[in-house]
Amino acid sequence: MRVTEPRRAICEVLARSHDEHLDAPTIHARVAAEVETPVDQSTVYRTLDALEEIGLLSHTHLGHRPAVYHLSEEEGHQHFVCDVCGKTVAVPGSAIDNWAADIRARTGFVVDPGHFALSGRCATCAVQAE
Amino acid sequence: MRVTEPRRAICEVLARSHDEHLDAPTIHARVAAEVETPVDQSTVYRTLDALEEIGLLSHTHLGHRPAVYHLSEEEGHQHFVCDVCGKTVAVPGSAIDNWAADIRARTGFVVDPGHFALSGRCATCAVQAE
DNA sequence: TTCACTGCAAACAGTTTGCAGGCGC
DNA sequence: GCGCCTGCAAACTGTTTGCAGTGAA
Repeated sequence: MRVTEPRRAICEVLARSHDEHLDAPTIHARVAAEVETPVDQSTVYRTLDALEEIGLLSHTHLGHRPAVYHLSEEEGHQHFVCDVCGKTVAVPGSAIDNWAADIRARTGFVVDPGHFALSGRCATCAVQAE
Repeated sequence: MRVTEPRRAICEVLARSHDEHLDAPTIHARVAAEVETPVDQSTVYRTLDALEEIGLLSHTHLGHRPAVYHLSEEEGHQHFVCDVCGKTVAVPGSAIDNWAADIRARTGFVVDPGHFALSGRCATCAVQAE
């Protein structure tokens, strides 16, 4: 894998934003804000794909919003997105292990926690709805 | 709510496809195939929205695919989409009630089962991967 | 030198929207 | 006749792709 200027810039943004959840357009914007020579959006997508392929990154789909990327060093976790206010909550993967095992026993389906978020209402919005 | 020709046609398609999971483009295509006066896609979306607002329909997001609509008379269920072959599996909402209650107790988040699918691997593809 | 990587621009899919006209009520 | 509903067309967002040129190895 070649080390190029655009890739270095993208990795720098990712490294600096640690456990923030950044989507591709945001990464593109941040790179543009920090680097003198702008990076094309298609390069951002291709680079993210490449980094994901070598296992450095993984992405999650948060409801209707664009996919977000995070360093894969972090522990797997399941996301919940509030339909009302858009807030996202995460629970560690271990919190759904039992349930995932149950689903597997029942249907054979192996759940990949974290790749897709579930929706619902956060604590605050759930209370307001009642 | 006014009864118009496009709405009648769309409802007819929905009624005939019972528990099939149809997305908006498919509904549009089916209506076009059955009615002499074609219905615009924007009308399809607006009608689906309207039907959803009065509680007749609900929609589910199956991974990367377009949202699918189904009559809301059916019992709530959680969908799983296989990343590999695209197959979808459903479990009744009751199968995740315990888990949803646990999540609520832990985070306050009220999961809306069914609105978003979870991804992973179906029984067949999971076996082949091992 | 070579070819992975890049920018550019255009295409893509699904969905939404503004607008002017038409028809159910 | 009022105004909800419609078709048309264009815009929109996030993402992908074809192509020819460039720079890392």
